[in-house]
Amino acid sequence: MADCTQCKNLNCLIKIHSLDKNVKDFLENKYTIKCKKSQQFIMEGTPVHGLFFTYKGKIKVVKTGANQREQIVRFAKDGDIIGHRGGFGSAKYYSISAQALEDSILCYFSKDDLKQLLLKTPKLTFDFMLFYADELNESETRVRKLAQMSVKERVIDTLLLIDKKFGSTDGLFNVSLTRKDYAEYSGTTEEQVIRIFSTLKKQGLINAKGRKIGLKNSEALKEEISKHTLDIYN
Amino acid sequence: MADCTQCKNLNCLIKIHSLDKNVKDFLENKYTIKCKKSQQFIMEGTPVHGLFFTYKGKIKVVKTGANQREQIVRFAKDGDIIGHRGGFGSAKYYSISAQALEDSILCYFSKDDLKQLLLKTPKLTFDFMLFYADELNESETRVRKLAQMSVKERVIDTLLLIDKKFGSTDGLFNVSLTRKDYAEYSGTTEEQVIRIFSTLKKQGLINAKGRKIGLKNSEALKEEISKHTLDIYN
DNA sequence: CTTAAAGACTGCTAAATAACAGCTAGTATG
DNA sequence: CATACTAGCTGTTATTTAGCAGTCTTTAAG
Repeated sequence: MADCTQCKNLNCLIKIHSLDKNVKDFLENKYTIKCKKSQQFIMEGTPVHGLFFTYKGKIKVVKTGANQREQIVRFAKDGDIIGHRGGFGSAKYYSISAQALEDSILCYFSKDDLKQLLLKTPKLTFDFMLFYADELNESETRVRKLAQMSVKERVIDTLLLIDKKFGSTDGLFNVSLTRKDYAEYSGTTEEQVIRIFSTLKKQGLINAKGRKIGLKNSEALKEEISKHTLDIYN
Repeated sequence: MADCTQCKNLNCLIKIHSLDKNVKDFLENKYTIKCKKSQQFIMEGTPVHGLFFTYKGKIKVVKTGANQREQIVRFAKDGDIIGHRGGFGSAKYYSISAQALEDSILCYFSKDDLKQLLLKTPKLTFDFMLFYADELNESETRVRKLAQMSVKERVIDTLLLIDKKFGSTDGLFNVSLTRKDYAEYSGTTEEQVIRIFSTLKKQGLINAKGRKIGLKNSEALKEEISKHTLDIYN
């Protein structure tokens, strides 16, 4: 059982407010879910029941069209919220799927409980609002990048994101993704990702042996996409 | 002076809550701004001061990279919010620009006033949160579409969006956009838009004489992009 | 250990898209 | 009225990207 009082996720909105009386009561009814690697715990199109927080683990959030081609819309790690407005609003069905990239532990809250809590805890609701506003901003930046960057630039941008989001150890990302995952985030095909990785490898800009991937010269990589990035945001 | 008691925008979050005591007091300090066609009233990268509501008019919201190529991220009409979390959060600079597509009237609220209001009006904050969560969901759908649809499909999708958002009169959109605008929303070039319009015109699917553009056979257009759309969302 | 399966990789070809250049029509301006 | 400007349009070419087929490699399972 993941206990909020022991939790180290200082970015978790629930954790931040866990001293609040309302939140304390609410946490009595908390569920914890263990999730194996590759397990899908939210399925797009199924009825909404609640919302998840990542206690520990790494998750990919995916949108699928009728064409069955998957698009990774974002990644989540410790403390991150998953399930959009699934938690409270009027949406009847989940608009995304979520799948664990490694064994993970999730905190689950039912939509009714959470809605009650939010309506009587303004500061928490305010922070939720800011969270969604930030996510919206990031998503809109992503819209611009997908529309304007070349495939190579998008792949480089993805590599930099992965490093920033999950970090690296000994020059290798702390997360294991397939070439297809990189493609599904970058909005291209597996083959293109493979080709671009191999070029970047030859240029000495990245490490890439199987799933063991990492940055070797992040400055040079940033330089390659600099015409699409403004300092203001960084 | 745009008066909330007279306002007809039933989707406006402020209007909805305008009977609340806190909101009433807050509205004492409201500003109204008139904005000419083509005028830019938010500039990306400038310091945040507050947030706008569209009282009446049509707006395009744009993101520009260092490359100076513009990407229209969304359109706004009567009742819509513009300025992201500019209203309250920690963001120092606007992350988008906003420009009037026609003469418009805007309601302006300073970030400090609005933050105070939200913190003491939980129901309003809750609705703001839902608004951002919905926008996030739409933006993520857009990410998927930009990544997976062909140029032609994206242009058709844009045409359907414009019809849905601004409506049509006598088979012509109630908004005047250039081919470049369509391109900057669809994530392609002006030339491609022109070519695709002319094909669709020949097929009898749209009307297009200069800026006078409209749908002629929306069912057939929807059919063309159906493999990317799920009924669940509509 | 053996085998199957998934992932990684490469070269080739076809298709989609962007970029360029020039042309036309309408319209605003002095 | 002449001029210049903007938007719309088209054909051609160059570039980018995707798709396919086949091989090699690693990993996982029996």
